[in-house]
Amino acid sequence: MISQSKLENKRERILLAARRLFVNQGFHSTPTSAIAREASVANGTLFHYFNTKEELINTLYKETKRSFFTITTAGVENEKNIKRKVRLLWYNTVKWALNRPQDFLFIQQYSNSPFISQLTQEDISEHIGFYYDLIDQGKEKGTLKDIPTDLMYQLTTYQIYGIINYLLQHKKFQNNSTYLSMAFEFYWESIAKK
Amino acid sequence: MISQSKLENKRERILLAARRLFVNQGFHSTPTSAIAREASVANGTLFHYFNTKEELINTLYKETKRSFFTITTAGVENEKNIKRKVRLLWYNTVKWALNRPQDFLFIQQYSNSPFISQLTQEDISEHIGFYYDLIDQGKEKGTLKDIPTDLMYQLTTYQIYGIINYLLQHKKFQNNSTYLSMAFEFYWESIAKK
DNA sequence: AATTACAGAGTGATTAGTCAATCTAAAATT
DNA sequence: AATTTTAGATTGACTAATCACTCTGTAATT
Repeated sequence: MISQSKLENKRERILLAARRLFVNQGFHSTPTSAIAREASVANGTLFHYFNTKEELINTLYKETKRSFFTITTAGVENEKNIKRKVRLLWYNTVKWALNRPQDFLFIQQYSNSPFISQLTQEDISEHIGFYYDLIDQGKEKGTLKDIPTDLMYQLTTYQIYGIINYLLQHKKFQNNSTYLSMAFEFYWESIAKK
Repeated sequence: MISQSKLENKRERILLAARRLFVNQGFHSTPTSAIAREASVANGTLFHYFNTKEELINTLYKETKRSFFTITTAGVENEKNIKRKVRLLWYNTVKWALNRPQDFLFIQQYSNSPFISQLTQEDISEHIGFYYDLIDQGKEKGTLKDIPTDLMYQLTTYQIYGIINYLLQHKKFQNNSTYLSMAFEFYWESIAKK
C-alpha cells in the first residue's frame, strides 16, 4: 500500500534525523523540535510515533544494534576454524562501522552515556551469548588464551572500538588492505594462544 | 589564611558536586541549580566562580586530567627498561581509576561526548607526547611491536579503558593481585614483540 | 573605605509534551 | 458505483516546567 509506505517513511525520517543530530550534538542538546524540523515533519508528528524523547532514543538504539548484529555475524558460523570466524567477525564489524559511521558513533555514544534505560540493558545482553560462545569454543580448542570469558569479551570489544575510531580519523587507511590486515593480526595475536 | 581556604572550599565543593552529578546524569541533564544545591551553595555563587556552565565543565576536565597525568606518570622515568616503565604506568593508571572512579568515569564520559571545546582539544594533546615518546623508545629497542605510534597509543588507551571498566564492574578482582598481574601480562603480550 | 564573596529572587529563552482541528484513505453502506 | 463512516495520520499553536544566567542587596575581608 502506498499510504503505508508513506507512513513508514515519516517514522524512518524522524529516526534518521534524530541520529544525525544526536551524533553531532548529543542527546540533551538536541531538542525534539530540531529533530522534527530536520525530518520535515510537524512537532506533533514526532510524538505520534514516539511517546517520549527517551522512547525515540531507545528505539533508535535497539534498531541500530539489531542491524549491527545481523550484519556483522553474517556467515561467521560457516567458517571452519576459530581464527577464520574471528577474522570474519572483525572485518564485518570494521566494515560495518566504516560504511555507517553515524550508526557506529551513535552506538558508542549511547553505550557511554550515563543513563541507559533498563529495557535496553536487557537488549544488550540479548546478543552477548554469541560472542561468549565463540570465545569459549576458542578456549576449549586451545586456540585462544585462557582468560575469563567476560574479560576477554570486554577487552576485545574495546580494542575494536579503538581501531574503528582510529580508522575514522585516518581515512587514508580505510581501504588499505595491508593496513587492515596488520591491524587484524595485531588483534589476533593479542587474543591467540602462543 | 582561613578566608582563603574557605573560598577555595566553595569552589572545590562546586567542582566535586558537579562531577558527582555529571557522572550520574550527564552534562545536559544536570542543571546548574542542582549543582549549587548539591554543593550547599547559592545559585549565584556558582556563577561567581565560573562564568558559564561550559567553563565549569572544562575546568573540571582540565583539573582532573592534570591530576591524572601527574599521578599516573610518577616514577615512570626512573624505571630501567621499557617493560618496567609500561608496567608502572599501567598499574598507576589502573589504581588511579579504582581509587577515584568518579574521576575516571568523568574523563571517559567527557572524551566520548560529542562537543568538546577547542581549548581542551589542545589540552588533550598537551600530555600525549609523553606516551608517544615511550612507544617510540620501545620500538627502537625492539621491545615493542613495530606498528604506527599513534595506532599503538590509541589501541592501548582503549585496552586500559576496557580493563578499568571491567574492574569497576567486578569489585572482587580489584585487590586480587594475581588477577591484576594476569591482566597486565595480557596487555603486555599484546604490545610486546615476540 | 573599598573590594570581593555570597545569596537568592527574578528573567527571558527554551524545552518536552499536549491538544483540538484538519486531512487522508480505506472500509462500510447505500 | 457513489456515498458515508471511521480510524488513524498530521499539523502547529499552546502550556507548564525548566533552564542558564543576571541583578541587586548584604556580609565578610582587606
